[in-house]
Amino acid sequence: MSAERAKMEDVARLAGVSAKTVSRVLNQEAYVATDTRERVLAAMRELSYRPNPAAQGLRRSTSGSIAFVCEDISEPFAAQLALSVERSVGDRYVVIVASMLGDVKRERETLESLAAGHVDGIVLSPTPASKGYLARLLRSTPVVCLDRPARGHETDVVLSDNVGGMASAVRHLIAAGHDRIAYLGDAEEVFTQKERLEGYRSALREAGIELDLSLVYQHAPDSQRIGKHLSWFRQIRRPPTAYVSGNSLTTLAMIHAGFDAASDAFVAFDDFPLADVFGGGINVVAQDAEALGAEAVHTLMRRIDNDAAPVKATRIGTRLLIRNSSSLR
Amino acid sequence: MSAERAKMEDVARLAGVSAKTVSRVLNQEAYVATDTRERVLAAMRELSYRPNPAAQGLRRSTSGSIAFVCEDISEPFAAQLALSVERSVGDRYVVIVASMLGDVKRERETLESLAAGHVDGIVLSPTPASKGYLARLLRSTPVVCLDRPARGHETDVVLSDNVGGMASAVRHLIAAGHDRIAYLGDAEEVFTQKERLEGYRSALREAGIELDLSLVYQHAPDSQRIGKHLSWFRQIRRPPTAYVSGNSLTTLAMIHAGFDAASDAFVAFDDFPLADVFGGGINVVAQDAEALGAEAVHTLMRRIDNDAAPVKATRIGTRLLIRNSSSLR
DNA sequence: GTGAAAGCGCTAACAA
DNA sequence: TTGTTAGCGCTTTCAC
Repeated sequence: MSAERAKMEDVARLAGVSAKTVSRVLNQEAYVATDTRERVLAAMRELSYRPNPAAQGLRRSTSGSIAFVCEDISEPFAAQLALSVERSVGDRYVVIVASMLGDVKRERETLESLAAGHVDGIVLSPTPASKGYLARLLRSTPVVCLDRPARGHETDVVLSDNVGGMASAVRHLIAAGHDRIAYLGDAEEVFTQKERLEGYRSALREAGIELDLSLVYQHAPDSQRIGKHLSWFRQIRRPPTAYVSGNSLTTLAMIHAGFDAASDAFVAFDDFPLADVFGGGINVVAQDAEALGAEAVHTLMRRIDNDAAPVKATRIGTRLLIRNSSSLR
Repeated sequence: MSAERAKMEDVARLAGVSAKTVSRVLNQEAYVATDTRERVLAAMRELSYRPNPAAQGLRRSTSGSIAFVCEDISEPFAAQLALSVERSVGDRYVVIVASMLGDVKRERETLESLAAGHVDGIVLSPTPASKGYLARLLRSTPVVCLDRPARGHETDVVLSDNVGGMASAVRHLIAAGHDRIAYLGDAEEVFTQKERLEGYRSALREAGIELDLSLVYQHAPDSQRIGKHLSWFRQIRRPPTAYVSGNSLTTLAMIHAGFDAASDAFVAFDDFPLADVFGGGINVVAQDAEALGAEAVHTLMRRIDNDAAPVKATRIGTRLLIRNSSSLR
């Protein structure tokens, strides 16, 4: 295995030049005579030469790879972000994917090992746990946070317009005549949920509808619990006539709890497979994973190039996709 | 950025030993006095020393990373495999993820660059396009194929028991009294589809039901086309009373085409989110992504350790999850 | 325009 | 049990 690869010296010998000249051609440096370049290129092809990344990395002290670090790559949205990051880097970098899976120790260990030399930069969807050790990490490696910021740390961030997205959902329901709109979200301390709840509040406010906290439910998704709450909603004095959810896990929990997307006015935050047909079509606020990933990569490149650039926060717009559920009352 | 990292020599100096001794401790070699080891370990901690992977890689000519290469990491099943691969390698390797996205040139380029030194081995879900250049790749890098083999190449493979899985689905429908069972699958040339169709045929055969080719539909998923075919099914002389699908893309296309999983007896190959509630619950043949990924990693490690080991093929069992749809007729 | 020499941080081979 | 020497394959001086 691992057949004898040609090295730079082999190419040099075949082309009748020195190793340095081969290096120049490889790195597209100026000051190489055209015919010399041609000969070198030919020799490279002839030997199917490939530079050794470890040697380049050692010498240049860059790795040619970046990491995409998320909670769990098997979550659809994380996977979409990963794909977008991958496409966006093109062939400039290799992308290392790491899932933290809620294991703080593993998370820290992984990130530190990555930062120690495996990667030139990190696109990170931080977990609450990231907080502790991030400070040190940030000093040694460019990091851009994606989808949510790392609390207490000044990093470049690329986020969805959570407030605006949720506000547009609520506005849509209000326009359809609803004024009792329930908000079901993930745990209160989750960054995106704070913003989305804020979007909910602001849309109500701007329509002159008073916020009724009894219509706000915020807990880590659990279909049993959410089911109970849904039943409770139905028997309060003035039950909600419409619902919004704060993220796809909450939406799934609602559906599993028997929430009837066909006969309730509903807008879910986050699109998901089958949302377009389920219950006749579920309205969603769709995040633009493609744009999020691309912008994250762009921001990371900028940070890698210029350590001292001012910290940048970017918001990516969402789209309200009206399918069906909110036309009903 | 990239703060002055401590190197081995710094650790050595602080511990009052030579670099080689530090190296010994780092690599857990024998023949290091216990107290020497302690001192070295202390020095490492003190300087928060991390070995430089590029230097290690250059010297050992291994990279400490493997690649997971698939068509599209944003496909749920691919993402699950990726996660499983990631977990299974633990901290022995870093996992590089590459999506080919149907771009043959990119695929080849990526794989060759990976093989050139970025990775010690590759877990590959080959596309039909892989065929051409794989031969060369295989000579330079350990490769194990996952989910489907690379046609015409002798590599280790880890596959689901497609035949058995589909057969169990069909047997279930037969036991429920059906003898007109339609098979809707992806394009005929797709490896998994061949095997699943074979499972369909063998279950019919063993029940003494004659194969009716007019009940077999095989095309790249397209909900329009599949919808037309579904309508056609309903008006033939003896319409099917039950349906099986060959993969999740086909299932989704069927659902998008308006297939009514609630009132038709149906078993889908591949589980998917909401399959448990959609149309009252869809029966599925679930693949074991966790086991597939773990076995692939295991097989790859074996291959990395022993280039000359005989080629191995492993089958991972599927599970038939009965939820509801097939109890109806 | 091109080349020679040095060295990136680590480990293999050999001494001691 | 520990240290010395060399060199992995490339790029960075700096000389020509």
